This record gives sequence, C-alpha cells and structure tokens, in this order.
Amino acid sequence: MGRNKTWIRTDVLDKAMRLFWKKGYEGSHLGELVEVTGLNRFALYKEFGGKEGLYRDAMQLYLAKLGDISSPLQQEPYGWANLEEYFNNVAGADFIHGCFFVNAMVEKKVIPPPVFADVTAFARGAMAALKQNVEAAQKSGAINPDADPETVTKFLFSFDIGFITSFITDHDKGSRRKVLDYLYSVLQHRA
Amino acid sequence: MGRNKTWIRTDVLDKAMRLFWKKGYEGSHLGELVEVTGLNRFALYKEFGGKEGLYRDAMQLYLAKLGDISSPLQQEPYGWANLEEYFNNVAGADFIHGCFFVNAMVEKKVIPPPVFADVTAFARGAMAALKQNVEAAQKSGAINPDADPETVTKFLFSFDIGFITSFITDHDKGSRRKVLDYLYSVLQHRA
DNA sequence: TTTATAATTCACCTATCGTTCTGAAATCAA
DNA sequence: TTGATTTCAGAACGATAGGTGAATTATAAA
Repeated sequence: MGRNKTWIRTDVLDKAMRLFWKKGYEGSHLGELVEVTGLNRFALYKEFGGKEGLYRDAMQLYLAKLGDISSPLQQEPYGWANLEEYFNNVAGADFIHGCFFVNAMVEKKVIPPPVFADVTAFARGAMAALKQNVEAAQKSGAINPDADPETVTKFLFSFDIGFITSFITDHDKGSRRKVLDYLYSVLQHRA
Repeated sequence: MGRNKTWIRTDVLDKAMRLFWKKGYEGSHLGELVEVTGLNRFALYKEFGGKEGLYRDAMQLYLAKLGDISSPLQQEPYGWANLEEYFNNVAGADFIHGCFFVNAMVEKKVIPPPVFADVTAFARGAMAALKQNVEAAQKSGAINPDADPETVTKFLFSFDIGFITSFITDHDKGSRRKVLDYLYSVLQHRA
C-alpha cells in the first residue's frame, strides 16, 4: 500500500558514488546529489539519513567494486600471476577521477571519521592481499626472495595508488601498458 | 604613512597553504583561513583578492617548495645520483597530509581552473626533470638502456606520488627508507 | 600636535549550504 | 469509490558560506 518509489537503491548509490568520486565530500553539494541521483531530498534523508550516510554507503559500494578488481589477489595459488592479473585489471579500469578510495585518503580531515576508518581498514586488507601474493611469488623465485616481503608490498602499494592517480592527468592508455610491462620487468628476479 | 600591517605576506601564505593542504579547497572555509593566518578578512581581499587568489598564491608557494625538494634533479651531471638524492629528499620531507600538489590533482573538478592549469604545468616540468636524469642514468648503464625513457619516467612519477600519498596513513619513517632501497635495487641495471 | 593615510575591527550583506516540513499525487486494500 | 498510506516536489528553515562596508585605531610626515 502507498505510493511506489521512483528509484532503485543501487542506481542511486552508483550515481551518488560517481559524484562524490569526482567532486569529493564537501565539493558534492546536496542539490547536485539530488539532481544526479533523481532521488528527492525527503527520500534521501529517509533512506540514507543525510549526506554523511549517503557518502558512507557510496564508499561501501565503491570498496566492493574495488574488491572485484582486486579479486585476482584472492585466487589460489597465490603468486606472480595474480599480481600481474590484478595490475592489468587496474590499467584497464576507469579511473578518470583517480581512485575514490585514494581520494578519500587525501580528504582525511574533511570526510566523516567513520568513513575514513573504513577506508584505512580497506587499505590494510588490500596490503594483506598484495602481501600474500608477494610472498608466494618470492617462494617461486619470480620476485627476489631476499627482499623483505613487507617492503615489496609497500612498494607495490605506493606504485599502485600513484599509478591510478596519474590517470587524472594522463589519459594515454597505451602508455599504461608500457609502464606495467616495465614494472614487471624490473620486479622479476633473475638469478 | 598610515597604520602598519600586523602580518607578513610570506607568513600568511605559509599558514594558508598548510590549511588548504590539510583540508582542500572547499574544505578550507574563510573563517578558518582568517583564524590561522591572523589576517583579517578585509586585508585578505585587498591583498589576495579573495579565497581563490589566496589559494592560487598558496599553491605557488608550495610548488616553489617542491622545486627545492626536486632541485637535485637540476644538478649537472644528470644521472642516477640525482634520482637517489631526490627520492631521499622526498622520504625525509613532511608529507603528513600527502602532497598538496597531488591533492590538487585529485581536487581537479573543485579547484579554480587556472590553478589546476598551473598544477598540470608543474607536473609536466617535474616529468621532464625526472626524464633528463633517467636518460643520463641509462647512458651510464645505471638504468637499463633498453627501456623506453618515457616509460621509466612515468613509472617513477607514479611511484613518487603514490609513495608520498601513502604517508597519510603510514607514518613509519623507517619503512620508507626500506622501500626506497628496494626501488633502487630493482631499478639498477645488472648486465 | 595636527592631519592625511592606511590597516583593523566587526557588523552586515547576499547566496547557498544541509536539513526539515508541508501539501499534493500516487497506490492499494477494502 | 473511499480511505489509509507512502512517496514526491518543492517551499521554507536556520546556519553558515564567501564577500563587503563603515566606523575606529594606529602610524608617520608635516
């Protein structure tokens, strides 16, 4: 009974995510959010509890999508092939406005603290996922076994987020491939 | 003749820069800017022409400081030693809120367009500075001469901005050294 | 001192922010 | 239909944003 909703939750969340991604938290005004989502103000508050709640849920959706991109890192057996597959996914994905997750890190002092906590927790998980594959790649000899796995992981993580961020100004997809190939070439261990 | 100023331009700019750095453009409200700089609203408009002008000048100051950090890249002879010196500078510098320059890239759609233009111009300059040293390092054989210098440069640039951004959540200075040492070890060419 | 000048203070705009409320429109059981 | 219920559209809210003006205070030359 009662009137039907004119919107679908996942669609709304996806559109809100893209605006927050592009403009950041303070840069995304409620009027714009209403405009792009098609969701009226009333429903926005009833469904998400306001801008903060919408941002939180939009970030959750994004982190889930990032989880898809990084799913190769969870495949067994762990190792070099997973790392390559993951970075290939990254180079192929749409990151015109950088990585929403990295953008949120940059907005640390502006976004709702609980969301920042979610973001750091995700970062820890991503690092762990990278690390288990680094360690396996070292065992197989693909990556130099003498290197400290934690260090290699942090190195890859740094490259990863910088690589994606560079897409904001550099839209040359061909060069991304070359950069990745170079990464692979320098990482791979020759005895 | 007339009353004396109670502030010094460079001090004001430095304080404004730190707030913009921490909170971003929209996240830095005029009230806070007045508070942290000690500059009254009236003078802020007379001197900088408003928030936009203050942001522009603060960014210029920051880019100049970045120029100091990257000054090793301008030393002759170009080559590997310059690259090491530069990255060592980066690891030692204060980047608690990431790199203001990278943060501005992330805020692309929010900051005044002329400032974004300055930022991209600076990025091109930084890439060129890296590249001339990469090419020299390849000539000397420190970096694999077979690699495409443009690609190596983009690789280093990606690592660079990701490395600095990672400082937002990771404050372990010891591990930075290890990551850099690992970078050096994988880049250095062995015949 | 006096006086012209420049910087400060702070009250005051207008616009817009995020949020809430109200009345009309749509839906379905009875 | 009717009536209970739910959503919708947009007006209205208080708070605060960025930006401005008028009166006050400090300074230094005359």
